[in-house]
Amino acid sequence: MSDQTTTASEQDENHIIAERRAKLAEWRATGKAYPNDFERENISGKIIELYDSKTSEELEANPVEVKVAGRIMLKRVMGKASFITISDVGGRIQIYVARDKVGEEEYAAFKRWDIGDIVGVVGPLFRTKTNELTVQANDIRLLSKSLRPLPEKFHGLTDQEQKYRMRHLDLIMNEQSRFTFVARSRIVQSIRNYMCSHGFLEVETPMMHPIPGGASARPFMTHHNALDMPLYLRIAPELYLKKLVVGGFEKVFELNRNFRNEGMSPRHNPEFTMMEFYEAYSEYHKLMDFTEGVLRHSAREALGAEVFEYQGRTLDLSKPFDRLTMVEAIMKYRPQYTLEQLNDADWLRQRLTAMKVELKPGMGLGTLQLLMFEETTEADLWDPTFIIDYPAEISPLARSSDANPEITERFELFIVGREIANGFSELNDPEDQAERFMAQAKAKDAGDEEAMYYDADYIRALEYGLPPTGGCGIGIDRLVMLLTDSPNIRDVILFPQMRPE
RNA sequence: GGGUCGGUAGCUCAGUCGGUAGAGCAGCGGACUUUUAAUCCGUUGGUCGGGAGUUCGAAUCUCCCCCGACCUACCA
Repeated sequence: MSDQTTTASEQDENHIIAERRAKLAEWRATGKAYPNDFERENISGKIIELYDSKTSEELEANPVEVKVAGRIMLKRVMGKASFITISDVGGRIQIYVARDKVGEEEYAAFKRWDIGDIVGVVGPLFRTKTNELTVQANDIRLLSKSLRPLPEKFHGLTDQEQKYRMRHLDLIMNEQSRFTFVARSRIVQSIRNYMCSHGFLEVETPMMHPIPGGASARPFMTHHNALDMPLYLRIAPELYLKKLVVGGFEKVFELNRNFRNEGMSPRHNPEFTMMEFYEAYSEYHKLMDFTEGVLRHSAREALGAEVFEYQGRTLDLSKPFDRLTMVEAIMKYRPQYTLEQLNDADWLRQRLTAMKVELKPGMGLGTLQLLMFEETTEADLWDPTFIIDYPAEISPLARSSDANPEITERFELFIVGREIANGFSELNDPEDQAERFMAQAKAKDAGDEEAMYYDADYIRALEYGLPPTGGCGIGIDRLVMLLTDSPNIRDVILFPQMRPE
């Protein structure tokens, strides 16, 4: 009895697929399955662009024959004539298939094709009664069989998980998804162009590091068999890029993946894309100017505008971005706090403890201010805002301020409450850097898993002399989220990390 | 980790007070030569996320577990 149930359910689960496999078997029997000799010459969008202005009479007087191919998205059979809508890279176009034109045999075969199948069509353009530009099929061929049914034609694929797990299906069904990833490509292209046209050299540095460096994060670890040594997927390209500046590549950038073995969230994916750039004889104020330029340029290229909506709220990149210290930002957005309070380490400790923030002994004033900023203000920085002058103790690669060695010449850029970029005047004093690494190594020994390693190789490079340099990283995924109005980082990564099914 | 919501046919979803499973689309059979989510007639298809319990009887109630979305926290 249980055997019967199992068999029945297996059949049920696959009955649509089984039906299509049977059709595929019939197709194979003709000896013409999966041909690749159809020469597609036209794209739907281009056809519409060129001929949608032509009247029915004009198309009759000067016939335009096209060869299009694409996936059947809709099928309406009315006896001896049918309409299908096919989808290709340029959009959709309607095809009229009449038995009189394609022949009895071909038409009978066509009637058995399914939504999702890929076809090639040859024939002239005409206009239907309702004036829709349509291809009249003189010839129609099945090019590829779809064994799995597409989601329901009206509602499409709405399940978020399925959209992420089966991006191919999401792209077939959702115009919005196609748009987002085309926009992503344009944004990346525009940034690359902007950098190159400003004299930056694009480089590729290792993704496998013997010592993970350049950021404070937990790395993914792997192992090289031949060398029998551990390797880490990079958490940032920073140290390698600065070695290139030592080497005389004074303006470099790298646009590629980083990997961080940390929590996932709507704003965090374990692998994510950064554009990091370094410029000799620059410093953090110039970097902020340049970063603003990069963002405005990519917005213009992707959207044609510097002012747009994000999640129903206006975002304006056209005005100069605010530049505030953490204390200034807190006082601007949380006027109940005074300068005296925010400069009083004991008061901050008390406040933060009351807010249930975990404090470690030895935290300096700057770090306490940072925590206060994160706790009270960061999420409200909707308009683009550079927060400047980060505490040295959490910025081990940044140059200290001449006026106050406790702080560094560093900024983070926040937009819609999210960190989008992070940059600073680089620490190019090898002895200072060695001391900072020592402090990090000590923190790591004390159990801070995100503290940096002591990187002797990097110190040696600095000892050859790094010119005064500014460097910055821009989170490309988060930028794409802004420019495509996407609420979740997974919406802008083609194949986001998912728990296995 | 915490909270909220959810998991029912291939897809999108209903399912009342606990009474033994429904629609649309897709599929299959039929009608139809200008449709637009085509239409019309007929029809196949279910481990109701999993397990245990309560009950004469559970998609429905209880408990445990799994999976997901969103929020929140953590991860600068």
